[in-house]
Amino acid sequence: MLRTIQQALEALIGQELATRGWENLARLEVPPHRQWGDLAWAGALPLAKALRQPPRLIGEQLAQALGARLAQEQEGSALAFLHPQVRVDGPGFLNFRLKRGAVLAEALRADPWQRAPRGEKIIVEHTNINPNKAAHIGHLRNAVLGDVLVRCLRFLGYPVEVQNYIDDTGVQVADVVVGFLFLPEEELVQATAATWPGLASRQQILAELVQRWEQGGLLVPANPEADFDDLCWDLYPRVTRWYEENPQGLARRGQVLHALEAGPPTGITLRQVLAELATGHPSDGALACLGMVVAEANLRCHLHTMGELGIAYDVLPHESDVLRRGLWQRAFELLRRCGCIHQEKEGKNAGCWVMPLAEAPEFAGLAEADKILVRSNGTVTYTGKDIAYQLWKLGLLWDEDGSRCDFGYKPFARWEQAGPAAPVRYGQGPRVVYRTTAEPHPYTEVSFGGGRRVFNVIDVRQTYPQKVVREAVRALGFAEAAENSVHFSYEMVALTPKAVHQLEASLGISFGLLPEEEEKPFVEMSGRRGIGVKANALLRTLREEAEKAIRGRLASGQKPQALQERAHAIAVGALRYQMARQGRNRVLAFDFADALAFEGDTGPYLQYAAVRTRKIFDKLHQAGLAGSAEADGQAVEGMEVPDDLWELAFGCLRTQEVVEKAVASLEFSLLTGHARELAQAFSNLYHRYPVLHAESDQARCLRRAVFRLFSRTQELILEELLGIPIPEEM
RNA sequence: CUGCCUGUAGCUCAGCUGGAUAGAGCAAGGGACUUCUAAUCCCUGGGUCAGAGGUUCGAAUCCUCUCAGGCAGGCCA
Repeated sequence: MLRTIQQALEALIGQELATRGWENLARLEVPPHRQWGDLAWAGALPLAKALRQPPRLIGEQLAQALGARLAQEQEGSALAFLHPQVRVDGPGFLNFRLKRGAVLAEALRADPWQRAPRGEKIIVEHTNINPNKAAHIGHLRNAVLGDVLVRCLRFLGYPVEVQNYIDDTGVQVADVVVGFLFLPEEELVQATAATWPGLASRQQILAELVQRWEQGGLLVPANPEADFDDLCWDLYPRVTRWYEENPQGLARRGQVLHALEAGPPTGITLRQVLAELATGHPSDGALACLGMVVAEANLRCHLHTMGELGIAYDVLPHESDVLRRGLWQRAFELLRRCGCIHQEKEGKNAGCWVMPLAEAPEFAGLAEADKILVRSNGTVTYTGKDIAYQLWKLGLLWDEDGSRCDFGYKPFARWEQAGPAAPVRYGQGPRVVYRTTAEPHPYTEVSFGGGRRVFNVIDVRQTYPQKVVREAVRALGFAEAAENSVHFSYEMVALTPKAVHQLEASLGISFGLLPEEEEKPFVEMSGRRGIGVKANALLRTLREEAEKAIRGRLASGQKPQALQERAHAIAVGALRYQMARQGRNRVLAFDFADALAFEGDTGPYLQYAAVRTRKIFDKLHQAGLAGSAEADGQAVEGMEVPDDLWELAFGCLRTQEVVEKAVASLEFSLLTGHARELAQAFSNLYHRYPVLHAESDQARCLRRAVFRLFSRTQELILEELLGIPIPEEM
């Protein structure tokens, strides 16, 4: 509603400017201090020079005219919410005031947000974790930013499709396969000891793997303590170290990689594979099958981890299917026919298919102006496959016969979510996450891809390949689609050296930081070195700390109610807020003390304010004083609303504007900052203005009205937009 | 070498398309629980917005240069 009023006033100012023949500078802003007013126009200042008049004089002429127009407004029009008195302040600002009681009444009568559907489908791709080890806090930043974007876009009315791309044929998965099959047995046994203790040989470990897979034990939810990703986390660094000491091992990687690209043969069972693996000379089919198991098991662990944070997906496009469904082949044809790529005949790139970039202005000054899409051995680079995937996302891949070039699909898992910020539970429920398949589309009821706009949530280090993808779309003649391909880039999560040492102490190992790394403010996480804070481990620690805090607040002898749920909500709140509150272009130097803080500028602070608001209404209800939104609105209509209460109410009404700005700039620190300001304003009022024990019915009614609006707003921002659950109690 | 990002209080960070007196939290000191939960609130101190020019009625915000730090420029992703 605030937006409607603002637009109406801008139109009115525009008319007044036009009748005078003055430049149309009708944009309104919000004054920094509420006592000055609610909406402000600064246009008199730039006009002053052109008109050769003092800005205050210009302001006063307009103020008088506008005041007269506003005084004539009929009840019910947007402009009728504005006071006819228009003030000129400072050097020439025009300050407008809202009729506070009337605005508050209107906000309570109806949902103050405009939730009308708008726009065409938007695709958001996020998470994209290599399915070869556990998720770490860097992946959390990606997933939380992507998820908050999705939530904000949906609030604004856009249809959104969430994709989590799975690189199931890459080097990283291959390395874990190598770890299981070719790493010296002693190393493998050591790597698995922490997660699956008591296994003494490769044969036993592989047998355990197969048994767990067949029982669904590698999967969520049969085993809620899904731990296969933890095992891989320990195994993967040992493989990279083994390569360093045994370069001939890299041949194994190549072999597995080749097998992964070819894919597993149909009809092969893991039992048969196990028998073959035992021989020590597995076929490519067996390698591919094991790779598939590794990727899927890790993926299920990742879905579970993100599900704990309330993050879900619509579809899981697999890189293998980009090749096997012919998406890449189609994209390659398009690129070749357009002359966007060519095969090098000589030089260091001889035999490769390359895309020249020297012509594109974005790539000015590059030493290497060509990007290789097909290697000399005929395999496709990640960027090549990403181009095909991007074209599909934009709905630009068509077969010769004019039909869409598309993946096949099948259901991957069912899921449910009890509330907007509740954990996502897999295994049953009404919702389905699909995965792509190599077979043609057997599920005609689902349709994915073909978005009008596409957001790729990927860290800043991948800016260059993202630009290449975008340039390929442009070079194919899809200039508008290229404009609508947005790289949502964010800086990495790193660890302070102190945090690394704390990890070392808790794990009883040494990462061997170099002296120059010790001097740096932060150290990059590295899956290859095993340096990183695992998402699950952090969440567990947060839950434990939250439990301690809850227990510490209880009177002696009192038993905590729903301890697990409350601790989980607080842990998720702390984690999601920390990820969302920081500007995306800033390295997040992870520190345990910061991450575990529950006071001050944290998620739990916001949750606490929300819990207190709910408690007020609980108590009012018990006392028979709860009233209703409608009745409060009516009563408040003609009341004077003091500055402090109005500040909170007005702030609540600005939420939609804040969400739009956050989405436009992809800066969710704007939204977290807004939420914190509201919570601070509320907390202050909470101490000064009792509701249940108010001095008069009138005072109670006014406070109740403002707090009701705050409560609704806070639930929207926390649960629906930021995905932060509000616990029953704290 | 080239390009991008970052530099704001002792520390960690906000500051929206230029707008009125640059804000939080932590840390330090003081105060408020027989009251709708003290994970809270109030008060105090703390700033060369990296530096220098420029544009503008007005600059932390835009432009140029300098300094410092980070990332990228793979037949890895």
